Amino acid sequence: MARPKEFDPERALAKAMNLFWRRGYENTSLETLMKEMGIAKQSLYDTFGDKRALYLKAMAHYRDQTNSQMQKMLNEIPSIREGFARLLYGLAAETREQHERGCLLLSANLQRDPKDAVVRDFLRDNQARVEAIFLQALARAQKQKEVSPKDDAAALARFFVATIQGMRAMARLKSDRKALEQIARVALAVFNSSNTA
Amino acid sequence: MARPKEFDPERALAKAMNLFWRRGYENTSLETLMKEMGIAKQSLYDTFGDKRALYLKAMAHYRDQTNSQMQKMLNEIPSIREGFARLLYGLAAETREQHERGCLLLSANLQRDPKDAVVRDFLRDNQARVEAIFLQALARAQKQKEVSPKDDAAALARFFVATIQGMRAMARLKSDRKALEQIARVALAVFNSSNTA
DNA sequence: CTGATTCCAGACTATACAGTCTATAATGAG
DNA sequence: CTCATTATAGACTGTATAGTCTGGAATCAG
Repeated sequence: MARPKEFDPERALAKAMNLFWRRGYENTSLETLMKEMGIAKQSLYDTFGDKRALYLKAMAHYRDQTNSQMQKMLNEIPSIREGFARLLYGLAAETREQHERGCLLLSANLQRDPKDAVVRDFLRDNQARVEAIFLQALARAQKQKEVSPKDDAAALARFFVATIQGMRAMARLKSDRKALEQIARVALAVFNSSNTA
Repeated sequence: MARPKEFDPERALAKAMNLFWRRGYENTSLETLMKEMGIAKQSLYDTFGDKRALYLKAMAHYRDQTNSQMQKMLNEIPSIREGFARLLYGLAAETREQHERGCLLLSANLQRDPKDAVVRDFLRDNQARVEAIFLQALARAQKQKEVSPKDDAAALARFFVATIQGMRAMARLKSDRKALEQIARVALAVFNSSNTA
């Protein structure tokens, strides 16, 4: 047929994702993308479409990566409380650079034009996915008596989604590990007592 | 001497603040600002400096407004638990438009260039102020036996800062009042039990 | 009236950037 | 070899927008 692609689209997409992650959509120019991805403008447009399409692909890549990782960890770990502790304390222990880039999808939510229905719907769908992962884990926690059957597992799942986003926002501003661990400790106390009051 | 100012700088600043609040910094053009503030470009530059200076003034205005309001409420309300309940359930009950614009300073944190030290320092300072307001309230809660003296009031203060930001991020995406109230309920459970485990 | 100041309208400049187009070289199947 | 395809480099276009500058009108003290 013809000349085959010479670069790896997966690797190039990962590079683009990392740029958007660190600098956001607006602040990442095509020039920077080309340089970091190691391909020319033409190849970029032929392979990924325009800048926005590349951004959406990067978001999907990020989502799949992080969610499957969380899913796996929560499936394998015996104690669900331990699983959430790992998530929260792990976040607190990240480096300054990691805190600074934060979460690509949280940034996307706060950087997006409110009228942008495509990004909004993508993010809503992702939030539902994360809640489902947490809900599944917390249901198991109830079976294992780590969480009271009186507690609302869906409410707890949402609570952790909110807590993680709040911690991410704080960490982006200042990497105060002790402060973040304090928050984690308070949040994890939901495993200690019934919260139906 | 001369012709006096014909517009009210305070009102104009409030208009600008509302624009930045709804649309963010990048997405608010000078043209929009001029139209909404009801003044011409020259007056805008003479009175507020450039766009960035206006943005910083708008952030300060927002901070003073919201913090003094929270401070006042927490000072006047007898039960601190009731005070935080009002903050959290009040947030949950906001309109879609209010949820969509969210919190100006949370948006500023996630929209900012990580290298922008001026905005970063402003936001760090504000977070410290909010934590101080919450800490003061929670210390009173301990005196009033609403919170166990064993609990770390500073940790709880930070926890609420994170929780509110997490709820704000979620509300921006989707105005699901019941979901937000579930989160509020879980978070307020810190008033029920000791969290030193 | 005069002069200093504030206002508005709009022209103008400079810049950054996304996206398209052109020319040209490399690759590999048939 | 030929030809379709993929690649690169870079010119070019169009657009949006921040910020400056000019001209002229309104206000008010003295």
